[in-house]
Amino acid sequence: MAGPRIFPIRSSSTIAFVSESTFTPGQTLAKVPIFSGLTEIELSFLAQRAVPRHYATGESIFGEGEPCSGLYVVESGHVRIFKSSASGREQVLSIDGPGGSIAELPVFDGGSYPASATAIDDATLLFVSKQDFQALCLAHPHVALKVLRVVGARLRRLVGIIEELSFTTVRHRLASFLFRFSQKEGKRSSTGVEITLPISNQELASQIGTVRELVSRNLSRLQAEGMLKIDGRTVTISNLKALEAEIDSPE
Amino acid sequence: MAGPRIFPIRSSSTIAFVSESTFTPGQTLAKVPIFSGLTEIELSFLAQRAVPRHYATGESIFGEGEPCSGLYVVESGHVRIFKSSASGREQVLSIDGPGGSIAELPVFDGGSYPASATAIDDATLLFVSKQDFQALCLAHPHVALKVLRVVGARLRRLVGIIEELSFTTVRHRLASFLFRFSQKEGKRSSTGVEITLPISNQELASQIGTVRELVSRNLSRLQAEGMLKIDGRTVTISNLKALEAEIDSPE
DNA sequence: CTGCCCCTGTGACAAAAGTCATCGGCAGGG
DNA sequence: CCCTGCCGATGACTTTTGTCACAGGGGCAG
Repeated sequence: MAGPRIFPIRSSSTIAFVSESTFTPGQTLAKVPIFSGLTEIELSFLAQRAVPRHYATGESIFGEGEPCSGLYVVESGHVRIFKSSASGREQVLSIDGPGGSIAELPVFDGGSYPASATAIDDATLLFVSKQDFQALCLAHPHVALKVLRVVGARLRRLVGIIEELSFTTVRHRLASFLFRFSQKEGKRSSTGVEITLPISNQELASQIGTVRELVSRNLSRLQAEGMLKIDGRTVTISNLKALEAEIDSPE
Repeated sequence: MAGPRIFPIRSSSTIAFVSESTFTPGQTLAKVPIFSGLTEIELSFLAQRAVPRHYATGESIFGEGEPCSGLYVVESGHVRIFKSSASGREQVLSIDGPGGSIAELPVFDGGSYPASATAIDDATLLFVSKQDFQALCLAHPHVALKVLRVVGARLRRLVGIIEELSFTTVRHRLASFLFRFSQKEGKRSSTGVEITLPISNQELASQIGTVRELVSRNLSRLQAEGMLKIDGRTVTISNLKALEAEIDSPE
Protein backbone atom coordinates (compact mmCIF):
# COMPACT_ATOMS: atom_id res chain seq x y z
CA MET A 1 0.00 0.00 0.00
CA ALA A 2 2.77 2.42 0.86
CA GLY A 3 4.45 1.57 -2.41
CA PRO A 4 8.04 1.22 -1.29
CA ARG A 5 9.71 1.95 -4.59
CA ILE A 6 13.35 2.14 -3.86
CA PHE A 7 15.50 3.65 -6.52
CA PRO A 8 19.03 2.39 -6.59
CA ILE A 9 20.73 5.72 -6.16
CA ARG A 10 23.83 5.79 -8.28
CA SER A 11 26.49 7.78 -6.58
CA SER A 12 29.88 6.63 -5.47
CA SER A 13 31.67 8.37 -2.64
CA THR A 14 33.97 10.39 -4.85
CA ILE A 15 32.37 13.49 -6.22
CA ALA A 16 35.24 15.08 -8.01
CA PHE A 17 33.06 16.18 -10.89
CA VAL A 18 30.23 17.83 -9.06
CA SER A 19 30.43 21.29 -10.43
CA GLU A 20 28.18 23.12 -8.00
CA SER A 21 29.99 21.83 -4.97
CA THR A 22 31.83 25.07 -4.53
CA PHE A 23 28.54 26.83 -4.21
CA THR A 24 25.37 25.20 -2.99
CA PRO A 25 26.26 22.72 -0.29
CA GLY A 26 28.47 25.16 1.53
CA GLN A 27 25.68 27.72 1.65
CA THR A 28 23.24 25.19 2.95
CA LEU A 29 25.49 23.61 5.48
CA ALA A 30 26.18 26.88 7.22
CA LYS A 31 22.51 27.16 8.06
CA VAL A 32 22.16 23.68 9.49
CA PRO A 33 22.01 23.74 13.27
CA ILE A 34 24.47 20.95 13.77
CA PHE A 35 27.05 22.69 11.64
CA SER A 36 26.58 26.24 12.80
CA GLY A 37 29.72 27.65 14.28
CA LEU A 38 32.07 25.91 11.91
CA THR A 39 34.70 27.93 10.13
CA GLU A 40 34.55 28.36 6.39
CA ILE A 41 37.39 25.98 5.96
CA GLU A 42 35.62 23.30 7.92
CA LEU A 43 32.43 23.90 6.00
CA SER A 44 34.11 23.53 2.67
CA PHE A 45 35.79 20.37 3.93
CA LEU A 46 32.32 19.02 4.62
CA ALA A 47 30.79 20.46 1.49
CA GLN A 48 33.30 18.60 -0.62
CA ARG A 49 32.27 15.35 0.98
CA ALA A 50 28.54 15.91 1.13
CA VAL A 51 26.74 14.23 -1.72
CA PRO A 52 23.51 15.87 -2.85
CA ARG A 53 20.73 13.42 -3.58
CA HIS A 54 17.35 14.22 -4.95
CA TYR A 55 14.15 12.41 -4.11
CA ALA A 56 10.75 12.60 -5.74
CA THR A 57 7.52 12.92 -3.78
CA GLY A 58 6.84 9.69 -1.96
CA GLU A 59 10.18 8.19 -2.74
CA SER A 60 11.85 6.08 -0.10
CA ILE A 61 15.09 7.40 1.36
CA PHE A 62 15.87 4.42 3.52
CA GLY A 63 13.94 1.63 5.12
CA GLU A 64 13.83 0.42 8.66
CA GLY A 65 16.43 -2.21 9.31
CA GLU A 66 18.73 -1.30 6.45
CA PRO A 67 22.34 -0.94 7.42
CA CYS A 68 23.22 2.66 8.02
CA SER A 69 25.85 4.19 5.85
CA GLY A 70 25.62 7.82 6.87
CA LEU A 71 23.42 10.70 7.78
CA TYR A 72 21.40 13.18 5.76
CA VAL A 73 20.88 16.89 6.00
CA VAL A 74 17.70 18.27 4.49
CA GLU A 75 18.48 20.98 1.97
CA SER A 76 14.99 21.44 0.58
CA GLY A 77 11.69 19.64 0.88
CA HIS A 78 10.45 17.54 3.76
CA VAL A 79 11.16 14.11 5.08
CA ARG A 80 8.80 11.80 6.94
CA ILE A 81 10.25 9.36 9.43
CA PHE A 82 7.97 6.56 10.49
CA LYS A 83 7.49 3.02 11.71
CA SER A 84 5.18 0.57 9.96
CA SER A 85 3.30 -2.27 11.54
CA ALA A 86 2.75 -5.69 10.12
CA SER A 87 -0.89 -4.85 9.47
CA GLY A 88 -0.05 -1.81 7.40
CA ARG A 89 -0.52 0.94 9.94
CA GLU A 90 2.12 3.60 10.25
CA GLN A 91 3.28 5.76 13.12
CA VAL A 92 5.06 8.95 12.24
CA LEU A 93 7.98 9.78 14.49
CA SER A 94 9.12 13.02 12.97
CA ILE A 95 8.84 15.34 10.02
CA ASP A 96 11.97 17.24 9.13
CA GLY A 97 12.34 20.21 6.85
CA PRO A 98 15.23 22.29 5.54
CA GLY A 99 18.09 22.48 8.00
CA GLY A 100 17.07 19.30 9.76
CA SER A 101 19.26 16.30 9.94
CA ILE A 102 18.13 12.72 9.99
CA ALA A 103 19.67 9.42 11.00
CA GLU A 104 22.33 11.08 13.10
CA LEU A 105 22.15 8.30 15.59
CA PRO A 106 22.74 5.04 13.83
CA VAL A 107 25.90 6.68 12.58
CA PHE A 108 27.34 6.33 16.04
CA ASP A 109 26.02 3.12 17.43
CA GLY A 110 26.72 1.19 14.28
CA GLY A 111 23.24 -0.31 14.15
CA SER A 112 20.71 -0.16 11.38
CA TYR A 113 18.12 2.53 10.76
CA PRO A 114 15.44 2.18 13.44
CA ALA A 115 12.68 3.55 11.20
CA SER A 116 11.93 4.32 7.57
CA ALA A 117 12.14 7.64 5.79
CA THR A 118 10.43 8.94 2.68
CA ALA A 119 10.31 12.28 0.94
CA ILE A 120 7.00 14.07 1.46
CA ASP A 121 7.55 16.44 -1.40
CA ASP A 122 10.38 16.79 -3.86
CA ALA A 123 13.41 16.96 -1.65
CA THR A 124 17.11 17.42 -1.89
CA LEU A 125 19.24 15.92 0.85
CA LEU A 126 22.92 16.05 1.46
CA PHE A 127 24.41 12.74 2.34
CA VAL A 128 27.41 12.58 4.63
CA SER A 129 29.07 9.24 5.12
CA LYS A 130 29.54 7.74 8.52
CA GLN A 131 33.30 7.92 8.23
CA ASP A 132 33.44 11.54 7.18
CA PHE A 133 31.09 12.55 9.90
CA GLN A 134 32.85 10.72 12.66
CA ALA A 135 36.11 12.21 11.53
CA LEU A 136 34.55 15.64 11.63
CA CYS A 137 33.28 15.08 15.16
CA LEU A 138 36.68 13.99 16.35
CA ALA A 139 38.40 16.93 14.71
CA HIS A 140 35.82 19.43 15.88
CA PRO A 141 34.32 18.45 19.19
CA HIS A 142 31.88 21.34 18.94
CA VAL A 143 30.10 19.48 16.20
CA ALA A 144 29.58 16.50 18.46
CA LEU A 145 28.04 18.74 21.09
CA LYS A 146 25.73 20.24 18.49
CA VAL A 147 24.67 16.80 17.42
CA LEU A 148 23.96 15.92 21.00
CA ARG A 149 21.79 18.98 21.23
CA VAL A 150 19.63 18.12 18.24
CA VAL A 151 19.48 14.53 19.34
CA GLY A 152 18.29 15.76 22.69
CA ALA A 153 15.43 17.56 21.02
CA ARG A 154 14.57 14.44 19.10
CA LEU A 155 14.53 12.39 22.24
CA ARG A 156 12.24 14.86 23.93
CA ARG A 157 9.82 14.58 21.08
CA LEU A 158 9.82 10.81 21.29
CA VAL A 159 9.16 10.93 25.01
CA GLY A 160 6.29 13.27 24.24
CA ILE A 161 4.84 10.78 21.79
CA ILE A 162 5.11 8.01 24.35
CA GLU A 163 3.39 10.15 26.92
CA GLU A 164 0.52 10.90 24.58
CA LEU A 165 0.12 7.32 23.42
CA SER A 166 0.30 5.93 26.91
CA PHE A 167 -1.90 8.37 28.76
CA THR A 168 -4.32 9.98 26.38
CA THR A 169 -7.16 9.21 24.00
CA VAL A 170 -7.39 9.78 20.27
CA ARG A 171 -9.70 12.68 20.95
CA HIS A 172 -7.12 14.28 23.17
CA ARG A 173 -4.29 13.77 20.73
CA LEU A 174 -6.36 15.18 17.93
CA ALA A 175 -7.26 18.28 19.92
CA SER A 176 -3.64 18.61 20.85
CA PHE A 177 -2.55 18.36 17.23
CA LEU A 178 -5.06 20.95 16.09
CA PHE A 179 -4.03 23.29 18.83
CA ARG A 180 -0.33 23.04 18.11
CA PHE A 181 -0.96 23.48 14.43
CA SER A 182 -3.13 26.52 15.01
CA GLN A 183 -0.37 28.06 17.09
CA LYS A 184 2.05 27.80 14.22
CA GLU A 185 -0.12 28.23 11.17
CA GLY A 186 -3.40 29.66 12.38
CA LYS A 187 -4.88 32.83 10.92
CA ARG A 188 -7.46 34.82 12.80
CA SER A 189 -10.75 35.02 10.97
CA SER A 190 -14.06 36.56 11.93
CA THR A 191 -15.31 33.35 13.45
CA GLY A 192 -12.17 32.10 15.12
CA VAL A 193 -8.76 30.77 14.26
CA GLU A 194 -8.56 29.24 10.83
CA ILE A 195 -6.16 26.54 9.76
CA THR A 196 -5.77 24.58 6.57
CA LEU A 197 -4.54 21.07 7.13
CA PRO A 198 -1.88 20.09 4.63
CA ILE A 199 -2.60 16.40 5.07
CA SER A 200 -5.31 13.79 4.69
CA ASN A 201 -7.13 12.18 7.57
CA GLN A 202 -5.12 9.09 6.86
CA GLU A 203 -1.87 10.93 7.36
CA LEU A 204 -3.20 12.73 10.40
CA ALA A 205 -4.07 9.34 11.84
CA SER A 206 -0.52 8.12 11.31
CA GLN A 207 0.82 11.15 13.07
CA ILE A 208 -1.31 10.78 16.18
CA GLY A 209 -1.20 7.02 16.28
CA THR A 210 -4.59 5.78 15.19
CA VAL A 211 -6.64 5.00 12.11
CA ARG A 212 -8.41 7.10 9.50
CA GLU A 213 -11.94 6.42 10.71
CA LEU A 214 -11.27 7.58 14.23
CA VAL A 215 -9.84 10.84 13.03
CA SER A 216 -12.90 11.42 10.91
CA ARG A 217 -15.30 10.56 13.70
CA ASN A 218 -13.53 12.58 16.34
CA LEU A 219 -13.32 15.59 14.08
CA SER A 220 -17.06 15.34 13.47
CA ARG A 221 -17.64 15.03 17.18
CA LEU A 222 -15.59 18.09 18.01
CA GLN A 223 -17.54 19.94 15.37
CA ALA A 224 -20.85 18.72 16.78
CA GLU A 225 -19.76 20.01 20.18
CA GLY A 226 -19.23 23.41 18.67
CA MET A 227 -15.49 23.73 19.04
CA LEU A 228 -14.76 23.57 15.34
CA LYS A 229 -16.18 24.18 11.96
CA ILE A 230 -14.90 21.84 9.27
CA ASP A 231 -14.97 22.62 5.57
CA GLY A 232 -12.86 20.24 3.57
CA ARG A 233 -9.39 20.60 4.94
CA THR A 234 -10.04 23.99 6.36
CA VAL A 235 -10.77 23.95 10.05
CA THR A 236 -12.03 27.00 11.90
CA ILE A 237 -11.57 26.74 15.61
CA SER A 238 -14.49 28.68 16.96
CA ASN A 239 -13.88 27.93 20.60
CA LEU A 240 -10.19 27.88 21.29
CA LYS A 241 -10.75 27.93 25.04
CA ALA A 242 -12.77 24.74 24.90
CA LEU A 243 -10.12 23.09 22.77
CA GLU A 244 -7.43 24.03 25.23
CA ALA A 245 -9.55 22.81 28.11
CA GLU A 246 -9.87 19.52 26.25
CA ILE A 247 -6.12 19.26 26.11
CA ASP A 248 -5.18 19.70 29.71
CA SER A 249 -8.23 18.09 31.20
CA PRO A 250 -7.05 15.59 33.80
CA GLU A 251 -8.96 12.78 32.10
CA MET B 1 0.77 7.81 45.98
CA ALA B 2 4.24 7.79 44.54
CA GLY B 3 5.40 9.72 47.61
CA PRO B 4 7.76 12.17 46.01
CA ARG B 5 9.90 12.89 49.03
CA ILE B 6 12.77 14.93 47.82
CA PHE B 7 15.73 15.22 50.10
CA PRO B 8 17.71 18.38 49.72
CA ILE B 9 21.04 16.81 49.01
CA ARG B 10 23.73 18.85 50.64
CA SER B 11 26.76 18.93 48.40
CA SER B 12 28.39 21.88 46.80
CA SER B 13 30.41 21.51 43.67
CA THR B 14 33.76 21.58 45.41
CA ILE B 15 34.69 18.27 46.90
CA ALA B 16 38.17 18.91 48.11
CA PHE B 17 37.58 16.90 51.25
CA VAL B 18 36.15 13.70 49.83
CA SER B 19 38.61 11.20 51.16
CA GLU B 20 37.67 8.15 49.12
CA SER B 21 37.78 9.97 45.82
CA THR B 22 41.19 8.52 45.05
CA PHE B 23 39.70 5.08 45.22
CA THR B 24 36.09 4.28 44.47
CA PRO B 25 34.90 6.58 41.73
CA GLY B 26 37.89 5.95 39.55
CA GLN B 27 37.31 2.21 39.74
CA THR B 28 33.69 2.61 38.84
CA LEU B 29 34.14 5.09 36.08
CA ALA B 30 36.50 2.87 34.16
CA LYS B 31 33.72 0.35 33.78
CA VAL B 32 31.11 2.80 32.55
CA PRO B 33 30.56 2.49 28.82
CA ILE B 34 30.65 6.18 28.12
CA PHE B 35 34.00 6.51 29.84
CA SER B 36 35.69 3.39 28.57
CA GLY B 37 38.78 4.13 26.66
CA LEU B 38 39.84 7.08 28.76
CA THR B 39 43.37 7.19 30.09
CA GLU B 40 44.01 6.92 33.81
CA ILE B 41 44.78 10.57 33.96
CA GLU B 42 41.50 11.49 32.38
CA LEU B 43 39.66 9.13 34.65
CA SER B 44 41.15 10.61 37.74
CA PHE B 45 40.33 14.07 36.44
CA LEU B 46 36.73 12.96 36.26
CA ALA B 47 36.85 11.02 39.50
CA GLN B 48 37.88 14.13 41.33
CA ARG B 49 34.88 15.95 40.05
CA ALA B 50 32.30 13.20 40.34
CA VAL B 51 30.25 13.53 43.48
CA PRO B 52 28.91 10.30 44.93
CA ARG B 53 25.33 10.54 46.11
CA HIS B 54 23.39 7.87 47.87
CA TYR B 55 19.68 7.28 47.52
CA ALA B 56 17.37 5.09 49.59
CA THR B 57 14.82 2.75 48.05
CA GLY B 58 12.05 4.75 46.47
CA GLU B 59 13.82 8.06 46.89
CA SER B 60 13.46 10.62 44.13
CA ILE B 61 16.60 11.51 42.22
CA PHE B 62 15.08 14.23 40.13
CA GLY B 63 11.65 15.15 38.91
CA GLU B 64 10.36 15.87 35.47
CA GLY B 65 10.67 19.51 34.61
CA GLU B 66 13.37 20.35 37.11
CA PRO B 67 16.26 22.28 35.67
CA CYS B 68 19.09 19.97 34.79
CA SER B 69 22.36 20.50 36.56
CA GLY B 70 24.28 17.49 35.39
CA LEU B 71 24.27 13.82 34.65
CA TYR B 72 24.50 10.72 36.79
CA VAL B 73 26.35 7.47 36.46
CA VAL B 74 24.95 4.48 38.30
CA GLU B 75 27.55 2.96 40.57
CA SER B 76 25.31 0.50 42.38
CA GLY B 77 21.61 -0.17 42.60
CA HIS B 78 18.98 0.59 39.99
CA VAL B 79 17.23 3.65 38.75
CA ARG B 80 13.75 3.91 37.31
CA ILE B 81 13.03 6.62 34.76
CA PHE B 82 9.39 7.35 34.13
CA LYS B 83 6.68 9.77 33.14
CA SER B 84 3.60 10.33 35.30
CA SER B 85 0.17 11.32 34.09
CA ALA B 86 -2.19 13.74 35.74
CA SER B 87 -4.40 10.86 36.80
CA GLY B 88 -1.61 9.07 38.61
CA ARG B 89 -0.58 6.54 36.01
CA GLU B 90 3.06 6.05 35.25
CA GLN B 91 4.94 4.95 32.18
CA VAL B 92 8.41 3.58 32.67
CA LEU B 93 10.89 4.64 30.02
CA SER B 94 13.97 2.89 31.23
CA ILE B 95 15.57 1.02 34.10
CA ASP B 96 19.28 1.52 34.49
CA GLY B 97 21.70 -0.49 36.56
CA PRO B 98 25.41 -0.25 37.39
CA GLY B 99 27.41 1.27 34.57
CA GLY B 100 24.42 3.04 33.12
CA SER B 101 24.24 6.74 32.80
CA ILE B 102 21.14 8.86 33.04
CA ALA B 103 20.15 12.33 32.01
CA GLU B 104 22.97 12.61 29.50
CA LEU B 105 20.78 14.58 27.19
CA PRO B 106 19.46 17.59 29.02
CA VAL B 107 23.09 18.31 29.77
CA PHE B 108 23.55 19.30 26.17
CA ASP B 109 20.36 20.94 25.09
CA GLY B 110 20.11 23.02 28.21
CA GLY B 111 16.51 22.03 28.86
CA SER B 112 14.98 20.47 31.92
CA TYR B 113 14.72 16.78 32.75
CA PRO B 114 12.09 15.27 30.45
CA ALA B 115 11.09 12.60 32.97
CA SER B 116 11.45 11.69 36.61
CA ALA B 117 13.90 9.29 38.20
CA THR B 118 13.78 7.37 41.45
CA ALA B 119 15.98 4.76 43.05
CA ILE B 120 14.45 1.29 42.87
CA ASP B 121 16.72 -0.10 45.53
CA ASP B 122 19.45 1.49 47.58
CA ALA B 123 21.60 3.13 45.01
CA THR B 124 24.79 5.10 44.73
CA LEU B 125 25.15 7.45 41.82
CA LEU B 126 28.02 9.61 40.74
CA PHE B 127 26.98 13.08 39.82
CA VAL B 128 28.92 14.96 37.17
CA SER B 129 28.07 18.60 36.63
CA LYS B 130 27.07 19.90 33.25
CA GLN B 131 30.11 22.11 33.06
CA ASP B 132 32.61 19.41 33.91
CA PHE B 133 31.08 17.03 31.48
CA GLN B 134 30.94 19.44 28.59
CA ALA B 135 34.53 20.35 29.24
CA LEU B 136 35.44 16.69 29.19
CA CYS B 137 33.67 16.18 25.89
CA LEU B 138 35.47 19.08 24.30
CA ALA B 139 38.83 17.94 25.56
CA HIS B 140 38.23 14.32 24.63
CA PRO B 141 36.03 13.99 21.59
CA HIS B 142 35.98 10.23 22.03
CA VAL B 143 33.80 10.72 25.06
CA ALA B 144 31.25 12.62 23.02
CA LEU B 145 31.13 9.81 20.51
CA LYS B 146 30.60 7.31 23.31
CA VAL B 147 27.79 9.40 24.65
CA LEU B 148 26.23 9.47 21.23
CA ARG B 149 26.43 5.73 21.15
CA VAL B 150 24.60 5.20 24.42
CA VAL B 151 22.09 7.87 23.50
CA GLY B 152 21.52 5.99 20.28
CA ALA B 153 20.65 2.90 22.24
CA ARG B 154 18.28 4.89 24.38
CA LEU B 155 16.58 6.31 21.33
CA ARG B 156 16.14 2.86 19.87
CA ARG B 157 14.46 1.74 23.04
CA LEU B 158 12.08 4.67 22.99
CA VAL B 159 11.18 3.99 19.39
CA GLY B 160 10.50 0.41 20.43
CA ILE B 161 8.14 1.59 23.15
CA ILE B 162 6.31 3.80 20.69
CA GLU B 163 5.99 0.94 18.29
CA GLU B 164 4.52 -1.33 20.95
CA LEU B 165 2.13 1.29 22.29
CA SER B 166 0.97 2.33 18.88
CA PHE B 167 0.56 -1.03 17.23
CA THR B 168 -0.01 -3.70 19.83
CA THR B 169 -2.38 -4.73 22.59
CA VAL B 170 -1.75 -5.13 26.28
CA ARG B 171 -1.83 -8.87 25.81
CA HIS B 172 0.87 -8.64 23.20
CA ARG B 173 3.07 -6.38 25.27
CA LEU B 174 2.67 -8.64 28.25
CA ALA B 175 3.63 -11.72 26.27
CA SER B 176 6.52 -9.79 24.88
CA PHE B 177 7.69 -8.75 28.32
CA LEU B 178 7.48 -12.27 29.68
CA PHE B 179 9.37 -13.61 26.73
CA ARG B 180 12.18 -11.10 26.97
CA PHE B 181 12.43 -11.66 30.70
CA SER B 182 12.52 -15.41 30.26
CA GLN B 183 15.37 -15.04 27.80
CA LYS B 184 17.47 -13.20 30.34
CA GLU B 185 16.41 -14.74 33.62
CA GLY B 186 14.60 -17.93 32.79
CA LYS B 187 15.58 -21.27 34.30
CA ARG B 188 14.58 -24.52 32.71
CA SER B 189 12.36 -26.62 34.93
CA SER B 190 10.62 -29.93 34.33
CA THR B 191 7.47 -28.22 33.11
CA GLY B 192 8.93 -25.38 31.11
CA VAL B 193 10.88 -22.20 31.58
CA GLU B 194 10.53 -20.72 35.02
CA ILE B 195 10.88 -17.05 35.86
CA THR B 196 10.36 -15.11 39.05
CA LEU B 197 9.10 -11.61 38.48
CA PRO B 198 10.88 -9.09 40.66
CA ILE B 199 7.98 -6.66 40.46
CA SER B 200 4.32 -6.26 41.31
CA ASN B 201 1.54 -6.26 38.75
CA GLN B 202 1.27 -2.55 39.34
CA GLU B 203 4.87 -2.01 38.33
CA LEU B 204 4.58 -4.39 35.43
CA ALA B 205 1.62 -2.34 34.24
CA SER B 206 3.70 0.84 34.36
CA GLN B 207 6.38 -0.81 32.31
CA ILE B 208 4.11 -1.98 29.52
CA GLY B 209 1.87 1.06 29.58
CA THR B 210 -1.40 -0.03 31.12
CA VAL B 211 -3.10 -0.54 34.48
CA ARG B 212 -2.84 -3.14 37.21
CA GLU B 213 -6.14 -4.84 36.46
CA LEU B 214 -5.36 -5.50 32.84
CA VAL B 215 -2.08 -7.13 33.74
CA SER B 216 -3.83 -9.38 36.20
CA ARG B 217 -6.57 -10.30 33.78
CA ASN B 218 -4.29 -10.93 30.86
CA LEU B 219 -1.97 -13.07 32.96
CA SER B 220 -4.96 -15.13 34.04
CA ARG B 221 -6.08 -15.42 30.49
CA LEU B 222 -2.71 -16.61 29.26
CA GLN B 223 -2.76 -19.14 32.07
CA ALA B 224 -6.25 -20.28 31.15
CA GLU B 225 -5.05 -20.79 27.60
CA GLY B 226 -2.35 -23.08 28.87
CA MET B 227 0.71 -21.05 28.00
CA LEU B 228 1.66 -20.30 31.57
CA LYS B 229 1.35 -21.47 35.10
CA ILE B 230 1.26 -18.72 37.69
CA ASP B 231 2.17 -19.19 41.32
CA GLY B 232 2.56 -15.92 43.12
CA ARG B 233 5.32 -14.14 41.30
CA THR B 234 6.73 -17.28 39.84
CA VAL B 235 5.65 -17.88 36.28
CA THR B 236 6.33 -21.13 34.50
CA ILE B 237 6.04 -20.84 30.78
CA SER B 238 4.80 -24.23 29.73
CA ASN B 239 4.35 -23.44 26.08
CA LEU B 240 7.09 -21.16 24.92
CA LYS B 241 6.22 -21.74 21.29
CA ALA B 242 2.70 -20.46 21.80
CA LEU B 243 4.01 -17.41 23.63
CA GLU B 244 6.37 -16.62 20.80
CA ALA B 245 3.59 -17.11 18.27
CA GLU B 246 1.57 -14.63 20.30
CA ILE B 247 4.33 -12.10 19.93
CA ASP B 248 4.87 -12.05 16.24
CA SER B 249 1.34 -12.76 15.22
CA PRO B 250 0.40 -10.19 12.59
CA GLU B 251 -2.58 -9.02 14.61
C1' DC C 1 -17.94 11.14 -20.84
C1' DT C 2 -16.48 7.34 -18.19
C1' DG C 3 -13.98 4.74 -15.24
C1' DC C 4 -10.64 4.64 -11.67
C1' DC C 5 -8.53 6.42 -7.56
C1' DC C 6 -8.23 8.58 -3.50
C1' DC C 7 -10.49 10.87 0.09
C1' DT C 8 -14.22 11.30 3.41
C1' DG C 9 -18.17 10.09 6.35
C1' DT C 10 -20.84 6.72 8.68
C1' DG C 11 -23.45 2.64 10.35
C1' DA C 12 -22.80 -1.71 12.58
C1' DC C 13 -20.19 -4.45 15.15
C1' DA C 14 -16.45 -6.70 17.87
C1' DA C 15 -12.73 -6.35 20.76
C1' DA C 16 -9.80 -4.10 23.91
C1' DA C 17 -8.98 -0.92 27.45
C1' DG C 18 -10.07 1.19 31.43
C1' DT C 19 -12.96 2.17 35.88
C1' DC C 20 -15.11 0.98 40.20
C1' DA C 21 -15.97 -1.85 43.77
C1' DT C 22 -15.40 -5.96 46.40
C1' DC C 23 -12.97 -9.85 48.52
C1' DG C 24 -9.29 -12.49 50.49
C1' DG C 25 -4.37 -13.09 51.67
C1' DC C 26 -0.35 -11.74 53.83
C1' DA C 27 3.01 -8.88 56.40
C1' DG C 28 4.41 -5.43 59.61
C1' DG C 29 3.64 -2.19 63.43
C1' DG C 30 1.63 -0.99 67.42
C1' DC D 1 -3.70 -9.99 68.47
C1' DC D 2 -5.76 -6.63 65.65
C1' DC D 3 -5.48 -3.03 62.40
C1' DT D 4 -3.79 -1.19 58.29
C1' DG D 5 -1.78 -1.23 53.91
C1' DC D 6 -0.23 -3.44 49.82
C1' DC D 7 -1.16 -7.04 46.60
C1' DG D 8 -3.67 -9.91 43.57
C1' DA D 9 -8.18 -11.63 41.43
C1' DT D 10 -12.41 -10.75 39.51
C1' DG D 11 -17.29 -9.26 38.39
C1' DA D 12 -19.90 -5.62 36.20
C1' DC D 13 -19.89 -1.99 33.38
C1' DT D 14 -18.60 2.07 30.26
C1' DT D 15 -15.71 4.03 26.90
C1' DT D 16 -12.62 3.80 23.46
C1' DT D 17 -10.61 1.77 19.81
C1' DG D 18 -10.42 -0.65 15.81
C1' DT D 19 -12.56 -3.32 11.65
C1' DC D 20 -15.55 -3.99 7.72
C1' DA D 21 -18.48 -2.50 4.47
C1' DC D 22 -20.41 0.75 1.74
C1' DA D 23 -21.71 5.14 -0.40
C1' DG D 24 -20.77 9.67 -2.34
C1' DG D 25 -17.65 13.37 -4.21
C1' DG D 26 -13.93 15.14 -6.97
C1' DG D 27 -10.06 14.96 -9.92
C1' DC D 28 -7.66 13.05 -13.65
C1' DA D 29 -6.46 10.10 -17.58
C1' DG D 30 -7.90 7.72 -21.42
